[in-house]
Amino acid sequence: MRNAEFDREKVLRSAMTAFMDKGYGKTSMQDLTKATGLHPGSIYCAFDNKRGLLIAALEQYKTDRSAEFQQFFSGNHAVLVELKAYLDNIVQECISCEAAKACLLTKALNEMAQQDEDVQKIITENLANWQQGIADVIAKAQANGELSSERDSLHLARYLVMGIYGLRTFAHTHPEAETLQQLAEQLFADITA
Amino acid sequence: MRNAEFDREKVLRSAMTAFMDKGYGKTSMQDLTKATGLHPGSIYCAFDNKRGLLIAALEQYKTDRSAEFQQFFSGNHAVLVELKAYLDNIVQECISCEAAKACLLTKALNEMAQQDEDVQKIITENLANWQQGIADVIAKAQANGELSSERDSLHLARYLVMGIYGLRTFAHTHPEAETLQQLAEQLFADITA
DNA sequence: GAATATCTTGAATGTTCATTCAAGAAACGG
DNA sequence: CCGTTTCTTGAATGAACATTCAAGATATTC
Repeated sequence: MRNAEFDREKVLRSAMTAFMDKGYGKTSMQDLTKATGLHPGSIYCAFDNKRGLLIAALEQYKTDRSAEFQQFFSGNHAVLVELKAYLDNIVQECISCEAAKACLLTKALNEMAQQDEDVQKIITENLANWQQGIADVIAKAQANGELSSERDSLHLARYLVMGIYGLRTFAHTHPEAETLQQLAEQLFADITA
Repeated sequence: MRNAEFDREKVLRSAMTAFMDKGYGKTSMQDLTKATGLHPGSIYCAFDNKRGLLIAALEQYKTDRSAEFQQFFSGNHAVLVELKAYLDNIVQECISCEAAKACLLTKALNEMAQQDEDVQKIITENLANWQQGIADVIAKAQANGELSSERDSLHLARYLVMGIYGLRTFAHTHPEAETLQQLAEQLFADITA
């Protein structure tokens, strides 16, 4: 008996970064061996192939993002305050590093559309899960009386998700902090109006 | 002397479609020869290389989209009516065919981010141009008195552009007509509120 | 500490791809 | 209708790529 030497989470996070940098297609196995520190054989042993590594990385991404989401909404603050902080954090992601690196899910979704049904299904499920999380948060704010219940929480969540997608794409062409912050504020205002 | 046999516009539109279908990277020269009907040698003679064909296709795309834009806003209707029709048309694009095929500019932008500076610049300029077109339309509506001048036309245009980006990405996971129409209506309402 | 099981290594493999180029075809000018 | 120029053709080229695998290394077990 003998255990694998590498740290699976670290490897997957490196792979995530590599895929976000160049996209799945343009990330070569050589890039991945460099990023992860693993040799081809090890990658193929642990993840079957490049696609398997992507799928495992997507899973890790989901885990990491879920934990982050919980962090933002587990405080004792008003829900809308937490939501605003969450949105601001997304804006910061778009500003600080490269916008392209912002989200593995949407990046892969754009690339894989109509090409790999299984991967697309995984991504779609993850995004649906995220949207539901936001809908739950909004519903909580409505139950609290922080937010009017006039508009359906699911509709509001969809609109916010759409806005976040748009914000990320917008950041590709206009990475200026001021512009993005303004857009995010308007988005938040329209949701909470 | 002898003239080229192929129709440049037709070739570029075929290339556009091919690039939108699979993305630039995954579109092989073989795909392009099949799509355009041109042999490799002819493509290299006319456009230098695959990248040159993309750039030429982007130029054609800009031309085609500009003409379409003019069409939508050259009627005698109220500007806001025209704008709503324009937005509805974008929603229809997202529904009817595959959402991935919706926009060469954003598709290529997502793929090329941080990889090909020249191409990114071309795309960014085209998108900025489009945004300015929308800002002009909005300013016209404000001058008309159709729309309050309280909010800056550029800000409104940015917000609308962001929403359209988001709508297209959203359509990748939820191509249902009802959902997209609802989102577009809310977006329009928030702009014109 | 020997035997065994498992993991690691990285060169080899075969495929796919963008690109080239020399030969052939077709239009034009005289 | 011949010579020249330009365009077309598609097989050939070499590079890059994902993947494999046999040899080597290392931990665990008895």
